[in-house]
Amino acid sequence: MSQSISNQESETENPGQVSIKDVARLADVSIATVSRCLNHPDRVRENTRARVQQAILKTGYSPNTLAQSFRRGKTQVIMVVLPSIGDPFFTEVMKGIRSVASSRGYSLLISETQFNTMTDDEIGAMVVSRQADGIVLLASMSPFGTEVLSSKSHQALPIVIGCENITPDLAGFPSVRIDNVAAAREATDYLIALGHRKIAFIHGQMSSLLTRERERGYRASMRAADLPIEDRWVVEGKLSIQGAIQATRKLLNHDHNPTAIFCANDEMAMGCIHEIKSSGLKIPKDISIIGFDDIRYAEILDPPLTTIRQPAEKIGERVMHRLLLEVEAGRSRNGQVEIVPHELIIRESTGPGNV
Amino acid sequence: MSQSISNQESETENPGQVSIKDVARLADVSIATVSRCLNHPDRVRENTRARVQQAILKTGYSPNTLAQSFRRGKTQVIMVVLPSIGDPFFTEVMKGIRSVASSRGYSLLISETQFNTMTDDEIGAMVVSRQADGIVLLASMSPFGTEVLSSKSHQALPIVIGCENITPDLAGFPSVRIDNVAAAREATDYLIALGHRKIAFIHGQMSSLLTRERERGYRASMRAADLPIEDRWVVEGKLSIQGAIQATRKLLNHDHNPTAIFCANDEMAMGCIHEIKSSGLKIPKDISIIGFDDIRYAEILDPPLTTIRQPAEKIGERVMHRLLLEVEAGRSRNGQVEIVPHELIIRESTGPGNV
DNA sequence: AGCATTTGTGTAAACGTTTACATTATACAC
DNA sequence: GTGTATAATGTAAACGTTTACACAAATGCT
Repeated sequence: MSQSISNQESETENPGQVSIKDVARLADVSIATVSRCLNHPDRVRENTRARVQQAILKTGYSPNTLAQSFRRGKTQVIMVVLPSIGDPFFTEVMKGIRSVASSRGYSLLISETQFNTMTDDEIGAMVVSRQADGIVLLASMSPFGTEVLSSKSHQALPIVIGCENITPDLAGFPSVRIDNVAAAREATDYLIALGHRKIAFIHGQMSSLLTRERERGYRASMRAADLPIEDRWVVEGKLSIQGAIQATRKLLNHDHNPTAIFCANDEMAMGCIHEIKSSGLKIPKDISIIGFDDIRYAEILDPPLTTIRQPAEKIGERVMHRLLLEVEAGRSRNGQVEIVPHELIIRESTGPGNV
Repeated sequence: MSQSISNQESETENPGQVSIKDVARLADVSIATVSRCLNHPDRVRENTRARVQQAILKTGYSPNTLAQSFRRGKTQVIMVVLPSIGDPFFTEVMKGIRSVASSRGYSLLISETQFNTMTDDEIGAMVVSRQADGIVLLASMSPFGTEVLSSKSHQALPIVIGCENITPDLAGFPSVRIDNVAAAREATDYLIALGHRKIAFIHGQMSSLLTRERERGYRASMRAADLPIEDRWVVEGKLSIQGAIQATRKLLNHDHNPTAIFCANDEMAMGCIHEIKSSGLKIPKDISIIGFDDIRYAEILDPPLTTIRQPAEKIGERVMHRLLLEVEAGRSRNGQVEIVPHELIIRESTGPGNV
């Protein structure tokens, strides 16, 4: 009992991290056995396991994740690249991503592109240096970014794309999204069915393929109904409330105004509604507004917003699910595009066109 | 020139990651020199450095971050714990955090508590396993969580607390926030100055010390003005739009209604405004609303929301700044509380009380 | 009892870095 | 030239794991 003199390991004394060695010494086994207790408990005898358990408790040992990651070559971290966590839509997608991730023991490293391509470098670094086991890409990327992603020179990290339409250079990557063209078309069709003929389209940054797809849907719908599109009806603003306000202002400052506006997402619709109301027009009496995404604010806007609902959380879940399939099962990348259903939610921001 | 036969390392052949060894071989130097080229370029001769540079390019080498983290015992990752990234206020704080973090080469690992304490485990695991170099805590925690955080048994990770008031058990940790009591008091004072006497307070989860502080400010203001507070005027709802709607409904369902409502944050104010308007009352004519945070939607609400502005982004910057001070300079934790200024933003959701 | 399995444990190498220390090359003085 | 200080490089150990392999012990068979 009266053990050694100076060098007792006893309790919480030493500041240096307690390692597997300390446990091994205390339990009087080899470090291999301790490791096995943790990773393959079935391969070690009941008896020993208990002793090791004791030692672990007594020493307060917990594995050094850094060493584990290093050794195993896996980090249990998934990187998520998105335009902005501020957007309520992405928040919702993140919810799905997070729930799957954390149920499977993964942490999330989040990188915002802030609608520009500045983080390409960051992403490149990530891919190359494998700080993450996989990447969820919710943003469109610059050509450079996509190049480094798909580069074969580094053993490729698994990537799954969510929400965004994939650019030609990213073809081959699995993805999960709605059919943006069809959805936008449905939205526009609805406005037309209400009797509107002069329909504008407000969208954000052109860099995003996604909004371009929505524009395509809009144009397709108009063409199908034989309705003309004036150039000034399609207006680009910064993808923010302020951007939408300015875009709307441009739209209203003329005679021959549109009687309906299709906003490429709900956040822009919020700015749009605000600007229209402060210009004295009534919604939907004078002008109808339709949005896209169905964020949580959509239904409490005044008036409540008619919009296209994306199953945001479900998209997040599916994306993560498929990513983990590649990460864990090493499943070879099957570039299948998974289309999830959208839904037109009719509220009160749209009304009959006064024809 | 016609070099060796079979075992040439030449280009992109092998799938296994190219390591410092490959570079060393190609440049005909030791691995130590390669490492030095990367970390202390000044300590290696111009000439050699160039040769190594070449080799790095040729091999496409990039350091294995996992190995580096392991060896250096640092991850260049900061963990951020917050209630919900969905809240526009935290989004703004994150902006500040992120800008400082990325300018200093840190990535962010985000953990949401979702207003409950479920992630305590996660945090504990993090602390213990040092997957991050430091923690930014923007959420209140359960007693268990705080215990593991401040536990001395593991060498403590640097922690800085933002926004939240600190619980007694977290005393001693540095923090950055506004003075919630004073701010809430200022908001209430303003309503009183407008002539309101029946003022309600809607808040979220009681678990958060922060909202309790705001309630204190509210009560202090009322007391100072000798105004009674009816029990049913202080109502708790889930910290969400729906929660606020229900809370408001409770508030309105009686005679003897309050003429003003102070909402503990803007998100709840949004629900509150919505419910009041759909009940047919006019804002601010029949009832005044004041919020807290000044999120980006506040000014485009209908009516634009009077609220207390927190310098969210700045808080984020300061928090991160101070955290990195501890992380990098190993500065001992100085538990100083840094109070940043708030500001009453008067818009149109508040008007004279009809006394 | 002997042999063949099966089960449990230990030994030691490996992962890719960084770095203290030893060694060698270079510069500068005389 | 020799000697000394300085600069550049190499050698090898270390970080904390996991795991292939070797070995020992226990079990099951005849």
